[in-house]
Amino acid sequence: MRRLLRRNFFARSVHEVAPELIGATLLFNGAGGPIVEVEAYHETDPAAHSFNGRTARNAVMFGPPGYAYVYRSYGIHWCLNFVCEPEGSASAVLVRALAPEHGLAAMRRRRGVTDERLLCSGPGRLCQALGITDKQYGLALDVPPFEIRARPDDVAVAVGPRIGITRAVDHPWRYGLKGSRFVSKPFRD
DNA sequence: TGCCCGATTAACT
DNA sequence: GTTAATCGGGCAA
Repeated sequence: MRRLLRRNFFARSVHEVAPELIGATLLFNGAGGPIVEVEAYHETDPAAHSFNGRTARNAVMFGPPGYAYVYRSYGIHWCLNFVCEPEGSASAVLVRALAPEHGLAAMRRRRGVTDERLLCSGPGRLCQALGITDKQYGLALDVPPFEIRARPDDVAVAVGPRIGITRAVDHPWRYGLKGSRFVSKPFRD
């Protein structure tokens, strides 16, 4: 069993933490698997929700690292972020996709599909599969029902521009597991 | 208060 | 390839 990621793991730059999350195993109530795609959002980044200052929605981003920032996307979906950086920085990593390995039956039931490639390949799909909603807003990431374990030593990470944003579109702050068929969109490699 | 728009997805053509 | 669904945040008035 790999080492449990504690809060201090997240107390570094998002640009350090994000690539190290590729291959790390995310479980929520026992459901999940290795993370295969994330994006970094820094407070100085116009695409970040924290860019225009603290509000009720993004407040947890302004708190200490190692907590969950969950937000509603397009009025329909939930998206999960890990708050990073020393407290005060208001930066986070968006978890975009994972390889479904644990709790397949529960994830299929919540998603209403059977195809493994459609279970967790996208931030909205991932939250629906794991059962994550705004009820998890602000929860600590190193205690149940969350469980995040360090990646193996030999992970090949792909890098590219982020998806679905309209500002700061050229920053190469999307990270993926090279060759994974569970990413929400292929990397150029 | 009203209006616009988004870190998305699924169901179309 | 395009587009509807759906609603809270943010800002103008």
